[in-house]
Amino acid sequence: MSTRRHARLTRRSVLEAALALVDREGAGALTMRRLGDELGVAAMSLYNHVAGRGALLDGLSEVMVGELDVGADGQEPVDVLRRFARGIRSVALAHPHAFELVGMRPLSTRASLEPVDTVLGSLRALGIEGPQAVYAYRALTSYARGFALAEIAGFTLESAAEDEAEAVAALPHVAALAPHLQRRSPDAAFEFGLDALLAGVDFAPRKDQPPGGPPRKAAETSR
Amino acid sequence: MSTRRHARLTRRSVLEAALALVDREGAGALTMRRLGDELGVAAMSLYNHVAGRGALLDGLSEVMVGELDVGADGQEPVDVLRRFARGIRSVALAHPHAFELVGMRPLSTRASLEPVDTVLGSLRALGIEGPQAVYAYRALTSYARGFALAEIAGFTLESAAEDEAEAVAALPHVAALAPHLQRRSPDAAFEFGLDALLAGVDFAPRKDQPPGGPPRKAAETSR
DNA sequence: ACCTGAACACCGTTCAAGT
DNA sequence: ACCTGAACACCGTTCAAGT
Repeated sequence: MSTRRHARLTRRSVLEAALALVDREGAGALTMRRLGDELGVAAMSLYNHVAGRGALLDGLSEVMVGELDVGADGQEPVDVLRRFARGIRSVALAHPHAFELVGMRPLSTRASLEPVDTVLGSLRALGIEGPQAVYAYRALTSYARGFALAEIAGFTLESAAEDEAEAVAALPHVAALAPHLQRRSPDAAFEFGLDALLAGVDFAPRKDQPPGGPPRKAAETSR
Repeated sequence: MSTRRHARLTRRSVLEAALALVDREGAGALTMRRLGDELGVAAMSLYNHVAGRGALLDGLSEVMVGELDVGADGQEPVDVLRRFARGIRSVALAHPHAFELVGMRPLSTRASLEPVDTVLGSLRALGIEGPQAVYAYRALTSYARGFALAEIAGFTLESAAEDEAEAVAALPHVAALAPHLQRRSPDAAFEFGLDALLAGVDFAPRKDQPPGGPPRKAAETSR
């Protein structure tokens, strides 16, 4: 239905068509042949604009990171961190099938590293420096991307299936909390973890101790 | 080389062969045909023991969760939470290619829900009840699985590529922290985030306030 | 009950050929 | 410079046939 005739291809147009296709029909629909069809072109033509399927996925990742809007201007550093984490989840939920495909790829291009720089800057503004700034950044992205991927895949016990009933009944704590496991409140869940992580990072050892009390064992690398 | 003749197939033996194959040759090697070869059998025979490729992946997930050892006996509740999170990462690093494939699948079988029950029990023992116990559980798994997947895929800027040099130089905070971004210290990074998350959850509103000080805004679901 | 060969409708990628 | 058809070496799954 959407095959256009004689389209002038571009790396950009290929990536946009790929994202639209995945959004519309899921990750499984993204094949070189199918994407060619979508653009009114033979699969092999795509190789003039992307090196192969892997590079196509890299490009998809770039496009999605490009939709991230962190915007550090004039905000409290901790709010930048919040916006970053929420932004990752927003992009993921806007393109769930695409995020499934590329959400965990490491970033490497200049444009993709821009938000990373913003976040690292906010952490330094909070007095978190050196390895701990990097650890805090990794913790924040790990949480945000992990949560978004779990949300897309479906949280454990979120949808109460018939065949899970006996298993649930046999497990006391799962059974006791079943209503809460099945209640769909992903926003509240995400904010809970985000608040916890930010509060915890706040207790990490740094130059000026937090006002709340004595430093806790938040960031000792024990084990 | 490893094709055995006339193997007696079992759901179990199929899953074990699948895990071994993925461990040895990567996620891409897991095809029904290739797995059949591995077991000295035609691909179609596998369908007598698993419903299809999807069910095969479900089974792989079960096997991996089965390797989790949380062991709640006689430990401090918070140490159970730590063991759970570290256990997820350990399993992921023991089977990186398989974890890539199934690490984000929701759990549903009785056996897979056992560690979930243990973790929820530990949270309740800490006085964290109701929706917050569920949120804390989700935060912990989101972080642990997200971190492990990012570690497997490769952290951003972890391996300093030539073509990233200009991008790094142009971004002040990335440039300043480049040595720490490139230093490979995943254990310390994981423990940092885990400690932060646990410290933050510790400040979530609950019956008995933590000894350290006044309750912080750790778990208000603002936004 | 379990295994099989042949078949169907697909894949990504290479390459020589066209314009 | 960009697009193409044919070809290669694959996929998952169905189905009728074997034992």
